[in-house]
Amino acid sequence: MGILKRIDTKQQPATKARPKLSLLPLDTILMDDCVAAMAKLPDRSIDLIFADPPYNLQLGGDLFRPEGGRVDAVDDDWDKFDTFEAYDRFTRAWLREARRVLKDDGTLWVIGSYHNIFRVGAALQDEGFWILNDIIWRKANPMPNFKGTRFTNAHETMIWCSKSEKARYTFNYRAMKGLNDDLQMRSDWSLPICSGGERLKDDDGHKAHPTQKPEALLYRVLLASTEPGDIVLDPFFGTGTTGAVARRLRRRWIGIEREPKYVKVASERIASTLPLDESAMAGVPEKKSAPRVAFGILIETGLLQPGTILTDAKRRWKAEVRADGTLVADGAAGSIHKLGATLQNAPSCNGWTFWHVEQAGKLLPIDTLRQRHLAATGE
Amino acid sequence: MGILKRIDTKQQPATKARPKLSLLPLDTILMDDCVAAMAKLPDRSIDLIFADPPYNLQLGGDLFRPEGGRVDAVDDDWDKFDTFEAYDRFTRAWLREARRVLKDDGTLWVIGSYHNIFRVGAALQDEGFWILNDIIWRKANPMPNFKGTRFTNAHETMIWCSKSEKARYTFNYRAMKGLNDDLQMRSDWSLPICSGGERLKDDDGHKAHPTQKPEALLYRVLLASTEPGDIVLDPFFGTGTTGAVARRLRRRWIGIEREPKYVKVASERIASTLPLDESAMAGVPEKKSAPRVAFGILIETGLLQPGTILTDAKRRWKAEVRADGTLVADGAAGSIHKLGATLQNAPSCNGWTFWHVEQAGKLLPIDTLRQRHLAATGE
DNA sequence: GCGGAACATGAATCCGCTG
DNA sequence: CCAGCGGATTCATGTTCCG
Repeated sequence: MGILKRIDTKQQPATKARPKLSLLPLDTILMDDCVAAMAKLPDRSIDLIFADPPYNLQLGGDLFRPEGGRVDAVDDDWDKFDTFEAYDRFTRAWLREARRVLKDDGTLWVIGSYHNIFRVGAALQDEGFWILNDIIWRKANPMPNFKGTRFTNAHETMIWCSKSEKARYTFNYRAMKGLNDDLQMRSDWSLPICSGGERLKDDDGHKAHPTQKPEALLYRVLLASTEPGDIVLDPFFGTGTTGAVARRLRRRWIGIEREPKYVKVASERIASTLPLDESAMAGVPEKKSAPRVAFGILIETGLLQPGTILTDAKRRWKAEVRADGTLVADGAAGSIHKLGATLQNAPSCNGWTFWHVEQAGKLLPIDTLRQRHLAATGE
Repeated sequence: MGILKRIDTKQQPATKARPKLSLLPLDTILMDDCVAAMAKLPDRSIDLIFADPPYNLQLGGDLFRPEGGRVDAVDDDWDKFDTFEAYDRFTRAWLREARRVLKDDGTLWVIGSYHNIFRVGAALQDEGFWILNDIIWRKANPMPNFKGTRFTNAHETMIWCSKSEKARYTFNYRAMKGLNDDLQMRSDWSLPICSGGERLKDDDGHKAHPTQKPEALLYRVLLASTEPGDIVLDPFFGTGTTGAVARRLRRRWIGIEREPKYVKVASERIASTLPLDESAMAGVPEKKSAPRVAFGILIETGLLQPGTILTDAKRRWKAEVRADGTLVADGAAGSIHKLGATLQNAPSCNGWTFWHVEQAGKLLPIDTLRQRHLAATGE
């Protein structure tokens, strides 16, 4: 069978929690096809698998931004499959090996988009995995839909599953609650995409990998579903985000990656990542900002009816609410902010405080309705 | 085959937008199995389908049992496999009928949770549907996970798809943007669950249906992907949320529901729902429906003189207007769009917003002149 | 050095009609 | 079916550059 190529990175001190197999190529990148590499690992030896497989995006020609720039799309060969059937075969092959090497109480995470995640989800159910949650990564700053043809594709989906319904998997409930201001962690996570200094660049200054995931995502995944010292396998290692976060959180890791250039980037990255101090392992609190409420919600939820007349505080202007959440007055129309600015001939306007609605004989700023919505939904 | 039982509710005034078939049982609930009822509808007759199929996979309801179920006791794995297979058969059966009755440019929405949505998504791709978006309904106030064993299941997933990649589906981009404070509507929608007065109760005061969807959800779905007068089919009608919102937004609807008690609740509910006033229905016009104005008209009508010099906003390029409505600059010539693209070395250019004319010492985009022309001709 | 404008960019199934 | 062409279309961040 030949010897696996290994890239060794600095060994980290293990925090003991579960018995480990000494045969595993720990804290190492295996440069190989993921199915072939997994086939060489022993049965039931891995605590957690995080998989970021190709999405099979099926993109067409070039896409241009309104200002003329060209979108740098994922056009790599590794994302191309001839048919759904071919993609399904690939998926089942790596899922089977993943299932074999996973401990009976271990869990598997897979991330994907609508292009592939439904196929992956159905396949893993067919292979006997038991879905625990589907988690939505809500991107704080996604790429817009430049042509206005669909809803902005602003999220990705992760599936978290165990090997069976009865498995006693790891879920660090308290740690998750602590990360979320002492509220239960929900199935939707709002996190920024990977950019700025975290985004790895190659020698030319271009992004080293087209789909690098943010460390914050892996941080939450590993903190939720592993203990220190657990063994984490990533069969589509890429730039090694999983390995870097595992090392930082004092988990052991194994990465599998076929492309030599990604292996190089990942091993350098992980070597320069330091494990957290034991004292800091308690977790880092995250700041939470108030959710933005669009005016349209008030109409959709019935707090305000289409056709209602709004006025400013001194009743100098009035406007009618339409079904799509815009206002119309004297032929002018627009959002609550834009119309307020237009009527006052001002550069901008806070529509929430400018516009009022008459209720019980009194003029209420529509911001009051927003507060009511927030209160009703407990946010 | 017998005659379909129909429950007629009050007819709503139709706002004409697309040609309709008089044979369809419009604004009616068909009390029948959804596949059997759809089988009686003509091909390509429906503009939009909203489907909220059952997903009680592990409850082993009769619905999903394969014909002539096993006699021998089976172990859990086999039973689960059978259940998934049976669920897939059921899914493909209703998806095929849905596909047949849908117009070629119509679209389908399906809502589900992690129990069933991956199977449904894979099945609809297999049947040839083309996914446009997956939409996350982020529940503002979900039920907590009482045992603390998983993440709070705080969302449901909707898949929006067309019949083919090339279909010219309806997407009211402007209306969606209007609902969202003039920002593109994203694929994650934060809306409260259906509760309080909206939640229908039976005579005992218990909730009439276990999975009643909020009207706000359907409001956004219908506003996004249908026009007034369009025909909306809901093959799993339940308490008729789809019908109630369709009536309110002046869409036509057909509901299919097997359970007599739900049919009763839904028909009463819809009868007491009133359509919105026409004036509130007039939303932001979609730009693409505005009449086209050729640049040459501005010259013919005297709004612009041949020989006038146009520049871009930063005065980097200039061009001269010729009598035939073309521009010329540095030997290059062409339409306002083509010349703009040529000069910038860009793949395309909107000449209306790129070119400016100096009037009263200020640079005005020539689009302003087009607006002036449209206003003068009363369009 | 600082503030603001300008520029760059992210897993994207991204136009529609006419001839 | 394809080519041509009119003209519609972007949000949140982070970095660079200029005054």
